Amino acid sequence: MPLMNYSDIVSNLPLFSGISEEEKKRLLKNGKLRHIASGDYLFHNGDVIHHFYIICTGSVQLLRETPDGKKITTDISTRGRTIGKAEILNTSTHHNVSAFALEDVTLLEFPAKWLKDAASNPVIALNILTSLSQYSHMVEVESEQKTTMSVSQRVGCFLQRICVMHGLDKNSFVLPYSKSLIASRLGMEPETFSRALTKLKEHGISIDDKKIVLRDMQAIEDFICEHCSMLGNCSTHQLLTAENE
Amino acid sequence: MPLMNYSDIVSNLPLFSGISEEEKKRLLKNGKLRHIASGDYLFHNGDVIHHFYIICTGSVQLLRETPDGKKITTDISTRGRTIGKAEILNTSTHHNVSAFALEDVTLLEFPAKWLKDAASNPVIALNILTSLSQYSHMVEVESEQKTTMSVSQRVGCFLQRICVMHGLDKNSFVLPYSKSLIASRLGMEPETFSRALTKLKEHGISIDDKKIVLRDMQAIEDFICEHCSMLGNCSTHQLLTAENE
DNA sequence: CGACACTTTGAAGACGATCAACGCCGGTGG
DNA sequence: CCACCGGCGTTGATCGTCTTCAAAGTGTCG
Repeated sequence: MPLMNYSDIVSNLPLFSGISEEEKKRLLKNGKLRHIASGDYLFHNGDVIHHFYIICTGSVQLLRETPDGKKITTDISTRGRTIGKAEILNTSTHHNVSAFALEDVTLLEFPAKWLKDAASNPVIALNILTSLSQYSHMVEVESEQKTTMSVSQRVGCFLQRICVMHGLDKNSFVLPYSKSLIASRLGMEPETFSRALTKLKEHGISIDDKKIVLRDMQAIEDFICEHCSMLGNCSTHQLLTAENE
Repeated sequence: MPLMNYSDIVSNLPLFSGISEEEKKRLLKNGKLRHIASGDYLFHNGDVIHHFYIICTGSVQLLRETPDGKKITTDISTRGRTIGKAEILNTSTHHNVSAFALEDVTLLEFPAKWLKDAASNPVIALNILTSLSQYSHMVEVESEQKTTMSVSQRVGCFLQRICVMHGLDKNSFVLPYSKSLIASRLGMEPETFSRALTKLKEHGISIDDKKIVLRDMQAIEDFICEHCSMLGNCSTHQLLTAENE
């Protein structure tokens, strides 16, 4: 993944794809650049919603906490992705997740109402609709996988997606997050995740610490898609939709 | 729930809320009224997407099938809801679910591209964004519940939502769908659903065949929200968002 | 009446969570 | 430099929950 400077990032935001440079500039005038240190929260579940964010660098964990203190990772957002879109359009007044900086993060911050204004531009509205419906579909599929697939299958599926979404080399890449975080993101315990990785070694995936090799794609497909309801096969499908982002 | 005739239904569609009668008429000119007999499919997973639909009467089951023939219910859509929105905005060319008529169904059918045109009206775009982000949030919460809550808790939660979303009386209402269907919608086996209902009798819910009484709301809350990560409490939260629809 | 779908109940089995222990590493402080 | 600590990851053993399989009851419809 090539490093990008600020202007590269801004001019490649999916949110602004297809709109003129002037319009982009006009919209960006309302944005402020902000930095969040690794380990800090951008906002907490329950806070009043003031802003809409676009991530320029770093990754942000979206999470909720249960009354007994267990952290549920809803999503991990990275460069180019937005934060708060759904909550604002929802007409929620309060955040329903917390946002936590996994690394040092820089982001563009806009007043919440800016988003609805921006959505009155039909091109931007379509951009938002596209990304929202893609996200929605992803959540739907993952939810379905929780009931149809084994933990190992879901982990295998997720590894493939990480590989494609982050533009990594399937012949050798390093997990971009800690194993505990990935486990949490997939809704399972770290122990379970660890055991799942072990099992995947018998199905075309090599694992050495954080280094992954998707060695035998056919074997992986065969293992993962045993119960998959997406026609063709689920991981390829998800890879494709991921590439459309 | 009062019976409504066709023009009542059309003039109360959430999709068209806030737009003028003339505009509504103009948009509806491209729609055709269609009937689907109970037990027929509107379309199948994998079919090319031709249309966008708005349900006028009846309910439609959205589902996928796994290679071993098991049916996964993605959603159950009823009057006023749309079908195919996300898939079209996704820029998918093929349906990724099947749509099955649970009863005799009447719906408005529009060419798929009509939706993107309609979305160029900022008011309609916002309406779609709102409903899509609400749906997305619901799926997210349910997905989280699959990992944090027991089957009985999820069933209790769902019963409350059925009650509110269908405008039923919590002191006595009848399940609007078969138990097997609800089980499938919740991603569990009919046997498990049946046992969950039995367990709920100890927690403020009375069940007699298909007749439900939400007898002791406080006991229900206490039981369901033990591990809920939505501040306040999850079912109330969901009730409120449901009422905003 | 018989076929069939739906539901319930029981018993067995599989799977993931939980609890506990240990190894490993990076950082801190003596 | 070494000792200590805390976070992370792995492994083993046990437990609880949901699925699966089997059987039987109920209802509807031909």
